[in-house]
Amino acid sequence: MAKKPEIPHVVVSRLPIYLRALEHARQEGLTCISSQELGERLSISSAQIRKDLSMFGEYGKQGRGYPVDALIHALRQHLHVDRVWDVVLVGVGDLGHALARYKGFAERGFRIAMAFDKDPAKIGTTAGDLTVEDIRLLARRVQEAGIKIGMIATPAAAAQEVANLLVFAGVRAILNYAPIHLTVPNDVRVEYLDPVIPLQRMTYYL
Amino acid sequence: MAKKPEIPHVVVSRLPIYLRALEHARQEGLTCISSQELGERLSISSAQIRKDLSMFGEYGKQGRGYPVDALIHALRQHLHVDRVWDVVLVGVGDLGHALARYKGFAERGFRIAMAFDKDPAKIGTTAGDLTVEDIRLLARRVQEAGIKIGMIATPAAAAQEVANLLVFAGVRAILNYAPIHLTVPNDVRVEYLDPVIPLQRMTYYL
DNA sequence: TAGATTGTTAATCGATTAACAATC
DNA sequence: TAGATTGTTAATCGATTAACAATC
Repeated sequence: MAKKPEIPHVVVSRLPIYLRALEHARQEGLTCISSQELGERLSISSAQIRKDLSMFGEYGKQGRGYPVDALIHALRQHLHVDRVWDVVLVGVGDLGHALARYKGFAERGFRIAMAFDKDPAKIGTTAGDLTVEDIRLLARRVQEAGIKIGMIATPAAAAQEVANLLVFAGVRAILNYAPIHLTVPNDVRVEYLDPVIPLQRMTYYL
Repeated sequence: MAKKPEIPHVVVSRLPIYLRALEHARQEGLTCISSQELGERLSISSAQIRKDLSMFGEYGKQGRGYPVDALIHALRQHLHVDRVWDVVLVGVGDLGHALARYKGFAERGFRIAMAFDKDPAKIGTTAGDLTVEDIRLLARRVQEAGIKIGMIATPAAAAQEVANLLVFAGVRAILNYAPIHLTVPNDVRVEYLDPVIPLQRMTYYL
């Protein structure tokens, strides 16, 4: 039952890219798209796209391509974004504020439901349409709300401690903006968004 | 001569991760670190680390590990972050402001040198310690300054047009926060930081 | 029907790992 | 010296690509 454990992560990691491109294609009015057209838009080979998608079912029609609406629907289901996930934000500096106000989450399956900071000067202030709460209340509040996703926007020095707290509170997926590798239990996922890493990946070639 | 073209990108992409971890290790006072210790901190196998590093030279000492300082120095050279790169920022909304004020760039090799927006209400205002400039001046200003790195923090609808402008102005590396795939010439690098993509990669497993 | 495109197989390609002689 | 760890080789593992019968 669980989660088709046979799908390689490298394939899973491409699905959100496909989904995003399909949503753009739909906005343009496309109702059907071939693996070749999709591949050209994403700089991915059409064979790869067909192989990836075929792992989840037979969504395509020979001679026509993939029905955009149905494929969007299916990918959302497989990715579990056919619902809205509540997210807890920790760290409400400049970046935390920007995240709290970012409109792009809601339309794509995520809602920042709570924001915490440890700085007394920030607690009680507003971030987006949230009130910043005391981090000492995090565990109880997150547990009670059953929140499974956390975003860390603190300085690096605080990030591991925050991660431990989130895991203790029941969070199972962490988006980490702090520039540090996190150590978490095996059943917890972490994704990293330190902007300097991709910059340094590119300067190698400059 | 050029840029050892034989190093696979997957190896290059891990170097900034190694560099970051080594800088943390140095802060802790370590002067030497084994591939095993480094691997444990990063959840990477020690064999992989040794293989990756050996592509650039013989930095390790048998029986002791890698001298932290020397390896940091070498990695910075290989990644070309043994200097400070000027960066141009386009789009000064909430995210653009947060980026303009982020302290983490300067210490790791990057300086946002200019910020542009197309909104007349924003032009002339302040972002970090920069004055926001009219995007119509971008090409000339960036060309004259010889800036090679751009950051796009505009809405998705504007991002491709901005990318074209940056490429025209001589930019060869783009960090794209907008939720859209960019099409650029072969000799231009793009890295993506749409936060929804990693979130959706994780919800698959929830 | 004719043309186009899928899903899938087999072949290729590339990355990771295990193991160990060399050596600090 | 003895113990530890590197750099490297060969083996394993996994991902991508090419090609095509099936079929819309």
